[in-house]
Amino acid sequence: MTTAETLTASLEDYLEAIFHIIAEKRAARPKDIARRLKVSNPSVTGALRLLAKKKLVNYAPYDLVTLTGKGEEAARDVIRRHEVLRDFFVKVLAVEQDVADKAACKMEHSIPGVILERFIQFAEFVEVCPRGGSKWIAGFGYHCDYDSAMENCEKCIAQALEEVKKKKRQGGKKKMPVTKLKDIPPGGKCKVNRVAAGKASSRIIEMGVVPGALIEVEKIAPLGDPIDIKVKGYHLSLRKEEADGIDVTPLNAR
Amino acid sequence: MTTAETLTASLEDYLEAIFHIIAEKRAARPKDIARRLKVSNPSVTGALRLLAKKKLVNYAPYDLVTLTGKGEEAARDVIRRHEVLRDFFVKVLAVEQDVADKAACKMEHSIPGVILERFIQFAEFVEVCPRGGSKWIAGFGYHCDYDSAMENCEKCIAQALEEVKKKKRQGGKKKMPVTKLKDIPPGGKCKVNRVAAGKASSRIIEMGVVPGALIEVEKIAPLGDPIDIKVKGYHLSLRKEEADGIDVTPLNAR
DNA sequence: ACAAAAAGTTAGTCATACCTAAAATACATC
DNA sequence: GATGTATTTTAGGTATGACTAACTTTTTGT
Repeated sequence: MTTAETLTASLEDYLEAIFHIIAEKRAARPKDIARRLKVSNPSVTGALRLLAKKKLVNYAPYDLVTLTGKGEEAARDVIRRHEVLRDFFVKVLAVEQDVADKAACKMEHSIPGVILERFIQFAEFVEVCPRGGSKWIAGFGYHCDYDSAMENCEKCIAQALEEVKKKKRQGGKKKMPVTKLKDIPPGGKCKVNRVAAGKASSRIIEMGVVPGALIEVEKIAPLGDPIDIKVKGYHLSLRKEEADGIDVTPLNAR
Repeated sequence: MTTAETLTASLEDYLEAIFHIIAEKRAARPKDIARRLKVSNPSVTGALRLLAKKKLVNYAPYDLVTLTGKGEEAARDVIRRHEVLRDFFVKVLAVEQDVADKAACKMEHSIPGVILERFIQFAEFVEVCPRGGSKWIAGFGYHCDYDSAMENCEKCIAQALEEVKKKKRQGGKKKMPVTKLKDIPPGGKCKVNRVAAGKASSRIIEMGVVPGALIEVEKIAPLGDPIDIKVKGYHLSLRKEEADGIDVTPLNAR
């Protein structure tokens, strides 16, 4: 929410590349950037100077390149747009991974914030809504024939209804115990019920960890200390204390 | 399917603007283009020269601007991308018209063909599938609370099931008469059953008027001669003979 | 018909974003 | 520690795409 500067598509690409190279290796060499973006070496030098002027990278001639705080923030923002688009293409539009990735790469620079948020919300809605869940999304692609496959449609909806009823019965029995975020296994998803005040840093709230939000647990470190999650497209790393204050409802059983 | 040339985003904007201005008035003056795109007059002159070099516009100094055949094709392509995006944002993502339009304007230059087709297919799927119809899309936006609103979800699906069953009963009774395209009222939608060979020009087939395709009737001229339709984002104008050869199933009652 | 206004073009500038060729620097190895 | 190679930068070039200022052509009003 702090960055507002207007970066060109090209500079965003450089930032993104630098971020990824740094994530893989320790620091980025101009050569690596050039190879990744398929541009010549002098082009990289030029871009680095522009980025340095905007205080987004730490750059001195003949030295390794790192991102400044501002630069990392901007890079994460680009990457978030990229990932949100890619995931939407893959999960909702049933596009193949690599095709989706290339498309996201092209479109990530021009998508307005409002639309991005809607992409996220829509993907979540599809995931959560029993009427439009994963089964439904799977049905997209073989558009059932309007009249001949009417029976399929009926079966499809009837089954969805059955599942909701079953889940309701189970829910009534099990009384849904209070679950902590740390109890969600990696890859699992859950919905936030409550975030204990005080324990959560404002950063977490800002990124969208609020009651009602959907969380995907990405990785839990051995001792449960850094818990990596994804919320609204943002990757977050939570300390144990922070995670302990978050009550959730598991969402796996869909 | 004939155009392949790589046009810059800027030149696409110019083509789009020229097309729209010509549609409103008879021909485009550089001044109109400049006002519409909010650029200076010399910028327009420069762009027109580039477009003329690419044989996309007919341009001579101090003369009015018109599009060549190739230019009109390219312009329609840009506009199709724009409209597909906008409609998806409005109809599927529930974004407001003007916001959607602005977003489409930005993104129309970078969307790959594959993704565009998926946007169209997805919007059609949502429209046709009884499980994910207009009622379902309307539900997007107030993501029902996971556990508390379980009852709503159940009701929603049960209602959808009821509607499918009802439609099935009606369908069985009414025996679905053979409907001609010309009998669909403006604004109505239908699905193509059969396209009489010979009568249909290859242009129509190429644009996607094939059995199974969804058609939206846009306008029917007084004597039923030019029938304007939209298929897969393409605007087509059909002659009476062409339209007569197209059997459809109406899709209004959803 | 002709002067004023409007529209359009030319000329020259600037910034981005690429490129190639050549020079400078860093490193790696003997 | 010298030297060769790989990396990086500088220098200089091209194309797009925008701008302002100044000039030319067309249109319009009297």
